[in-house]
Amino acid sequence: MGRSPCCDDSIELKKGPWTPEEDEKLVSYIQKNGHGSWRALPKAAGLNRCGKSCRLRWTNYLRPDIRRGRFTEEEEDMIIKLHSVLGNKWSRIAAHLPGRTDNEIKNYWNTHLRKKLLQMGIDPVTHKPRTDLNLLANLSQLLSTPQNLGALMNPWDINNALRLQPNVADLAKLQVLQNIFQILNTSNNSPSSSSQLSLPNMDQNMPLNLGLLTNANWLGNINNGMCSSSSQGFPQLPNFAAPTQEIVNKFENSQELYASLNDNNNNGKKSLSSTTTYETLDEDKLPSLINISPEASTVNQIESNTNSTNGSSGLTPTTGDFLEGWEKLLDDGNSEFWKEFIK
DNA sequence: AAGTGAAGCAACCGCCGAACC
DNA sequence: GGGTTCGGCGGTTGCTTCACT
Repeated sequence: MGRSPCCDDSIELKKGPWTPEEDEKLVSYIQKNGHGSWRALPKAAGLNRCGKSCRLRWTNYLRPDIRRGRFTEEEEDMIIKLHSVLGNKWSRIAAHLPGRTDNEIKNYWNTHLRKKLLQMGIDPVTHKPRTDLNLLANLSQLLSTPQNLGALMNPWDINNALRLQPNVADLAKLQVLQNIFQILNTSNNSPSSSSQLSLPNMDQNMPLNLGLLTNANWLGNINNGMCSSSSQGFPQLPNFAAPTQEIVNKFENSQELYASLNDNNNNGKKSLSSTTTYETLDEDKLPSLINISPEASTVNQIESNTNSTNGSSGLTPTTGDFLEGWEKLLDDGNSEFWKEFIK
């Protein structure tokens, strides 16, 4: 002996969109009597609907505490963070967002946030940088313009930094590329090979664009022509001019700046990496990508750092000679190299 | 202006654990 | 203890609107 069925199949119940009249009946009934048993509600309220349908309509659209309208950036951040921890547990995520329903959050995730993360090069399921072929294809587009590469390579130029902000995910793409180089290097040759294409090892806690700068060997290798040929068949990279004193100074300043950024992060600044899920990223050697969130703190911190010092500390960003080598690289038509590499 | 495909979203479907008899 | 239903959840569908050609 169990309970009687929720909805009597012998009676044809209405489906589809709710009319204003139906909404009014449902609201007025619940306001007077409470919803009680959802199974019994439709009949009592004079609705030719399944109890399940009534419950859904009430909880998702008619409840007085429902909050409609666009999601704020704070809400977006919260959803992304919670999703990284909870996965598709929409009801649990909704519990942290007063007035928002699981259905609304689920829809918003599927139509907006998922795409947003994908565009950022982040897998919306794992919340880690993507490594699929589509991503690599996009990378060729990223690297096809000198401006993009210049922005990636010169974090000191505040104009570049601001322009870069919407493309933070591109950093993820470049790091994927860097990881590929690492894999190729470690699987193909010994460390002593002088013909090896040497790319910098990334400090795990260091934002990628800083990481690129902190490996003086890489600059040295480029300067020494080590990247111009390879016994493993790596494509040619052009030679660069020797690093100037200005570049060396910028490199040294970068370490100071990085230290200050670390201090800020350690003081509980807002960051996606604060979730427990991201704590495991240490093992993946890709933590810094998540650190640089779209709303992001890193660029803002660079900006505030710059403003506060007003250039007196030597951190004032400039569009200096540092870019010239890279821009020359691409201006000379060498962007084709990157396209070929991706192929 | 009409046709077409993409995007957005409300609602339904089916499953599962808890509750009930 | 076992069969059945309820309530809730996540996945999916299909209608509507929007954007583009």
